[in-house]
Amino acid sequence: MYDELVHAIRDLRLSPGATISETELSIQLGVSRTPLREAIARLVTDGLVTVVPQVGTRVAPIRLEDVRQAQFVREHLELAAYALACKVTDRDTTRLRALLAEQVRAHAHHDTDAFFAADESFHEQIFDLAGHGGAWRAMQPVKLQLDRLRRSSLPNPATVAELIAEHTAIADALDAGDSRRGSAVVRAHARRVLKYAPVMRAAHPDLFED
Amino acid sequence: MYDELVHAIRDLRLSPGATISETELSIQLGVSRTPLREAIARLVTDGLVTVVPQVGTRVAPIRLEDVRQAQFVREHLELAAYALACKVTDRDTTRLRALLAEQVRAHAHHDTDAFFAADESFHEQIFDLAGHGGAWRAMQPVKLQLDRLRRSSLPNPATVAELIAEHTAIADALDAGDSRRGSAVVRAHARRVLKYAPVMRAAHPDLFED
DNA sequence: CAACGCAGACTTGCATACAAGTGTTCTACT
DNA sequence: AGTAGAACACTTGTATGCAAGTCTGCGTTG
Repeated sequence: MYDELVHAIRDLRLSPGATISETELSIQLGVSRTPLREAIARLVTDGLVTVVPQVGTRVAPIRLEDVRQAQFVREHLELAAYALACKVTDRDTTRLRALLAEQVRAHAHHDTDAFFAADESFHEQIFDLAGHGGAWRAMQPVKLQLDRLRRSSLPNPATVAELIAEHTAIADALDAGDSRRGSAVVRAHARRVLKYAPVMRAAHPDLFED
Repeated sequence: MYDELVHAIRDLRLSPGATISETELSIQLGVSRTPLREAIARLVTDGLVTVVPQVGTRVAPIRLEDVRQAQFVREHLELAAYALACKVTDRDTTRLRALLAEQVRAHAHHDTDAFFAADESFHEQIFDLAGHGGAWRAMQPVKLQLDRLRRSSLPNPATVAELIAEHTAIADALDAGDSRRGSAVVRAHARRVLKYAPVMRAAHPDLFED
């Protein structure tokens, strides 16, 4: 139920500013307000939803400052995990390669949902290879601030092609044990969102605030 | 209310394994179960509490694997923030120095609570100087996995003295703009918990699991 | 015609009652 | 005496009813 709402917000099916009526939504989902409120409370701590007492509940706008902070966390954890994965001697990158293939397939079929899922798993796999999958999972609430932007950039096929190219370079450098070259790609990869955010804001200023 | 419980768990006033009765606790706090459950739900997502339906709610044990993952996050974010703070040209470290003085004062008065608070603020201030206080705040839920260990090490005066010495070295290197030397101290500082965890486990095996 | 005021419908926050399930303890029977 | 079974007490999960407050829209009045 929480996941349901997170996906809806991440995919912008619930746009920033959209009102969420507890009573109405509880009827739609066929549950009572009590369990629904727990899910909403979690969304509030994630910063994806703002609730003003006695007024209403709304999907939180995208705040560039939050994006900046989340990007900082993501970039440095990803760099650290990647560096560690490069040091591991007995790497098994078959799953990483499989996820890359899945991305290519999804791209060919214009299946953005499948691509996004494979993209996520790809990065998680790097953390797993480093022995820090737990760090990836712990990072999720923070990363949500980035995911609305990342997800909304996927309808552009050229962007997806670039993402795949970068993923490929990352996997290749990892297989080669070339931590230096790979890290540069990982860094640039993680910083894409910083370049994309202003573009997105120019196109849809109503989704942003501050 | 959530903060109340977090502090109680962090300070081990609520030890791992201790049962938390929703009804009983709601009476003690003078509120209903409904708002209390929201706080507990948040503790569950933080991994500080485990709840088995129709059985009971307990304070989660300390799991070394979670400690390892949290330490990874903490170390690399702290290193990144410190490196950035060193690059900033117009550093104002007066607050950092004030927090160091407060730590010395608290140590002299054997006020562990005050020391812990000043310790926390010290590290937060480094993130603030780097312009990433938001990253520090976002890290808090993860860092909770470390705080029970960190807090329990403070009753040892020798440990506190070492912490102050390391903090001083960190502040000195920052003032000198010596990112290289400071980073080494920050790394060692962040890794203390990894050395302390086995010691703590040997002394109080009942607080741990796995 | 404009502006002020009041009423009503809506929101979330909280307390309470009920439902479902588990663990334990006591009793009865072998 | 030991074991099996049933009942009871206690747990969390959910639904519902009430309380408090805010915003909107209509009516009235200056």
